[in-house]
Amino acid sequence: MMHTPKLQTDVRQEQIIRAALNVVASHGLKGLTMQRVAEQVGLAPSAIYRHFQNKDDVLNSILGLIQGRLLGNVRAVSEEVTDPLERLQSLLQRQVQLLRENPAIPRIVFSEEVYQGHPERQATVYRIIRSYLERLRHIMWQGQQTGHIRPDVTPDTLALMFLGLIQTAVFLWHMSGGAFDMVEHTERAWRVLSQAIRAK
Amino acid sequence: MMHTPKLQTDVRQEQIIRAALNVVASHGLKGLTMQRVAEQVGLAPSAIYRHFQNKDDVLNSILGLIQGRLLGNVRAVSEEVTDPLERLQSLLQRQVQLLRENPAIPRIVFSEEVYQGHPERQATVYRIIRSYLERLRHIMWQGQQTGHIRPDVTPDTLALMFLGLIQTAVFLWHMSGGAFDMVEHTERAWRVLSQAIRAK
DNA sequence: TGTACATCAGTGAACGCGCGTTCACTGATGTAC
DNA sequence: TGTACATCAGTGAACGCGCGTTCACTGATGTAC
Repeated sequence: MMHTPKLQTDVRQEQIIRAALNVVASHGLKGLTMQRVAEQVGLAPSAIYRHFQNKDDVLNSILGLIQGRLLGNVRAVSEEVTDPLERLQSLLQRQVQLLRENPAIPRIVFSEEVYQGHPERQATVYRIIRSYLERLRHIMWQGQQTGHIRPDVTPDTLALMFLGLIQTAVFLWHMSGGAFDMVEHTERAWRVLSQAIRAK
Repeated sequence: MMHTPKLQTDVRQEQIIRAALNVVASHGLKGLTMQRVAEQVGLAPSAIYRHFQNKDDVLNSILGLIQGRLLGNVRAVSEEVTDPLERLQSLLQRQVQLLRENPAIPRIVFSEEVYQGHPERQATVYRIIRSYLERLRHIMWQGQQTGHIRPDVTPDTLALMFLGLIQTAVFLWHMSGGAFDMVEHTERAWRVLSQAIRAK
């Protein structure tokens, strides 16, 4: 039988990655199987191997997509506003929205399980995180240069505290099965944090 | 063959849980297999079923142990010091040390994978987290009553921000393969946060 | 424009592996008299 | 204190399941002349 029409590899690759993200969103990383991905795309599992070498290859492509989206938000915010504190607030809102629309992202990035026995993958994710933190640090540093942010705390610490807001919000949101209000929490927490880091 | 001497169930149960924590620490949650646990205890895999119903049963017992340790630290700190901000600082130090000595704990609690298809387990972990946050809120609230902590922020937000410090530290520590300095980061971040929440 | 052929994206069946779990068994430990 | 018996914690072999992956195949699409 040949149910499914043929499509070119680049089209299928994107379909497959998106499908994989959906599967992770609904079944978790443990539930990410070639069977489920194929089902969602409407292919036989073996067809996936026409477009990816193996499951690892799929996962690596997912990581690429995630990196693009995370850093895309940073870029967008930098073009949108110039005031450092406003940038951070806008970024916080965007990231929360991004993670809410793509629950698969935190599950993968924070999973601690993506890379058991895959040091290269751990390195890849770590690199993504570090480059994200680097952008945050840069915003903090700029804010210190322009006198918007207090200069007596290292940009490192500020960047990490910012990340902490997002991480906790996402974690509780997930644990509560969606009941926890990420937006409200991050708004309140940001009020406290921004006040704390604003130059007096 | 009967290599291993017989021991009573209560002894074995504790050995098995500790072994399971070790396995998670070294191989991650995905690498937690009955085979590996049995090996570490020095038993045949089938022997574990003399002391636990199944793997789920083992995991639930682990969660009990974790809960005990997390809340134990809160209790210890409450007996140790009375000043709310000192309590929080001491608790932060203790939790960081606890998680550093038991890397299995964050891997399990923050894994998001322990409970795929196990709603009861998700509920259990969520309950642990909530009771932990409840204690934090209580400390915050007390601090507000006694005038140590600024009263214009809800204890909820403060508790969650505190959790964020720990979470980010543990996450980066794990991602970096132990290179990230949790103690230094939490000290610096605590300086910022405690200053922000201290009553003026 | 038609024909011959290569390439390419699809299929289902089959595989091997790792894992959780069961089961009939054995010999040590505990208990009743 | 000794004996008979029940219980209990251990064993290895075997199972079934789910999963990733391979492979020979097929018919559609693209290309050369």
